[in-house]
Amino acid sequence: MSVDSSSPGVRGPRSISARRVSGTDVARAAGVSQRTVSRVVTDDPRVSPEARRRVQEAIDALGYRPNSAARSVRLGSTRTIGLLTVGSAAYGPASLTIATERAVSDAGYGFRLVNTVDVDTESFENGLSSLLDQGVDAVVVNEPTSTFRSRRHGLEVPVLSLSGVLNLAEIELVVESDETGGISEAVNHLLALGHETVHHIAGPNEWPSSVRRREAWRSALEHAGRRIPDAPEGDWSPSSGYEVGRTLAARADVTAVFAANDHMAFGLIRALQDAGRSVPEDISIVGFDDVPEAAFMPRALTTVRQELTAAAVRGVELLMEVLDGRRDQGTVEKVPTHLVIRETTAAPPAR
Amino acid sequence: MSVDSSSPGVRGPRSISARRVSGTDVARAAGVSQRTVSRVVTDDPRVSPEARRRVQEAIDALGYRPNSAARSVRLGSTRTIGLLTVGSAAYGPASLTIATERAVSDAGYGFRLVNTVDVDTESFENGLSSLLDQGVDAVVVNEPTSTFRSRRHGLEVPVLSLSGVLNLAEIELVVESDETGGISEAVNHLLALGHETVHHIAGPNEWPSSVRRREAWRSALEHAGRRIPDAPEGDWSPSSGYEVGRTLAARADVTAVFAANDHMAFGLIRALQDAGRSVPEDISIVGFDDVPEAAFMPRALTTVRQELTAAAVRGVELLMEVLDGRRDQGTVEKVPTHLVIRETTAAPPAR
DNA sequence: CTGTTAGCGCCTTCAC
DNA sequence: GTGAAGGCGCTAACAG
Repeated sequence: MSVDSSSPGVRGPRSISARRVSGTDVARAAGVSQRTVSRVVTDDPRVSPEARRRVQEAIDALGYRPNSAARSVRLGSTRTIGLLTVGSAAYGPASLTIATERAVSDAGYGFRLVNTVDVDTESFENGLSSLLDQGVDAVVVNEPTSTFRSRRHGLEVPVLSLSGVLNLAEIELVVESDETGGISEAVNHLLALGHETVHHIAGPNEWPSSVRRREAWRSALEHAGRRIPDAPEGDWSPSSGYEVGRTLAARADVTAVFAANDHMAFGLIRALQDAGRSVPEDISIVGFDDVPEAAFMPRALTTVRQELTAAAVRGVELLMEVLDGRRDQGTVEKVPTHLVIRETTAAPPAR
Repeated sequence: MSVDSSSPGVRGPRSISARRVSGTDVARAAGVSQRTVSRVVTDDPRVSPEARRRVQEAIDALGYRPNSAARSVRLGSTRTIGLLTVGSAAYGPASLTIATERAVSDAGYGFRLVNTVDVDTESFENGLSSLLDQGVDAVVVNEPTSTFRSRRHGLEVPVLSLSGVLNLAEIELVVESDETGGISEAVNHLLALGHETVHHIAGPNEWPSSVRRREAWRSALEHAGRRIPDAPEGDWSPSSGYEVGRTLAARADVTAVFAANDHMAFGLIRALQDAGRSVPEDISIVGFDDVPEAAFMPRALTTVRQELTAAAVRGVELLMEVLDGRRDQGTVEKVPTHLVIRETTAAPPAR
């Protein structure tokens, strides 16, 4: 019942019916034992040059690839790391995913990805469960929820959070952007320009980074003894920035706004323009992220830059130390952020 | 030498020293054979309710997770699909990655990701090799190279390309954006407004989508019998759009430009502004992608919209049919693109 | 330096 | 409806 693999057409799932070539096949072809094939593949030095050569030839001839699942069973480790992140094509999450994958691959591990649909506890737990079912050696987590409740059975693998403390019991490593630094720079920059206070468009409440950014903004204002306005909530999209912006544009007392990300800032700026208010002459705007296009807007966006790639690289580095037993868990590190001043901030209009 | 797992602190890699709970452990706890545990886990109906209950209790109590690597060895399939894509946080690749992951997860498969560093044959082959070493059941490929040379040993798994034909011998499935449709709409729209011809900023030559977009632009102009200008090359970034734009801005004969993606269009628009030329009064601009912020620019960007999510979903659907043996390989499908007219296109200035 | 034996955890025969 | 035996492909221990 097996498909003739030398047939010219491609009928049906050849890869399922045709058994993969195994180490035993290679051994037979090379005239050695299967164990010797294994030694060659794992670069064990205790193999004669002659045997190594014959085995290598057989490997090439047969197109042999070691079965990583079988190796995983034997070794009790899949040498794979899973990332649980939020399913968003926005610049932040996308950069973090890419940087994490590269760091993981560079460390010689495989990389599994699960995107959550929503940012809530259920999505998070489902995604985590899926990753653990797939047998990852460690989990990296980004932005999945701020309302995590502790698990019954504890996690069997180390966890790295790239987005704040998760309260995942003791097994945890945290590397995150220190959003406070850049945001207080931003608020102080605006106050120094003469603004009485700074308004804020927050991200969704469920996102840890929204909460942190709002808190950083609030505390900078408080520290300066300024009035703390209500912070309307967007959903990170330019469209939500536009909607919120229409309301803000109608209020004469608004002279400076800090948006929780650049894309909402873009929507906001457009809403202000449509309402006949100029940026930065009437209203100053600061974003967050420093997306690549921020510097090339008709008014180049003043924004808080974060180094997500650095955070991911450092996080994976720490994770490797934990996996190698060279480090205890429980470390928390912060990667600084800083303000990049461009063209959307200026002194408020004279009253 | 095993770590006491009830100790309060976390010293060293607990997950490595503490053996995971196996089906045999569950069987012992439930007073049944390991085979019965396996039946419960795989939802085999031939288990008595009483046994099922006892096994389920033991599973919950012990926190048992079936070892997926062991299952893969036995079944000869990892039920995992790998995506090989270009390591870019740009909107296009990021959307495609997320959509592919979701479709793959929804189909009950695990998802592995490898980002290539460069868009060239070597990166591509390394990434592909890494994915195959990890034992994926199928490979999805996006944008890795246009200079693919055929493999010696053939691929042992089905391949889905989301970015044009790969010439991977016979084992191939293609679902791609039909960029021609939207781009000829764009060119014709500009010509109908009265522009004599349309200039083009291309993406890097190595990218299949650059080549296709340039060809679509060229052929639309040719079809209309218009002059075909040289097409300078950017790297997809706003910054490269700006650089190319500085040159274009200096040329009085340029009245309409089609940029191969929205981000280069943004850089281009800024360069034109810096040179004192207005969009769309002096020069009309069309982008490609319809990124979320395009509609919210101070001049909302006219652009060609592509449905990447739809392409990924459809591609994975076809791939599942191939994996299930319900479809032969060799299918090519196209997902249409269309022009979205906004505020950056207008009639050329009177001469 | 090399081969033999054993066993990782799972699922598929095949008995009962 | 259930269990015992066997083997997927691999690597660790142990001979030789």
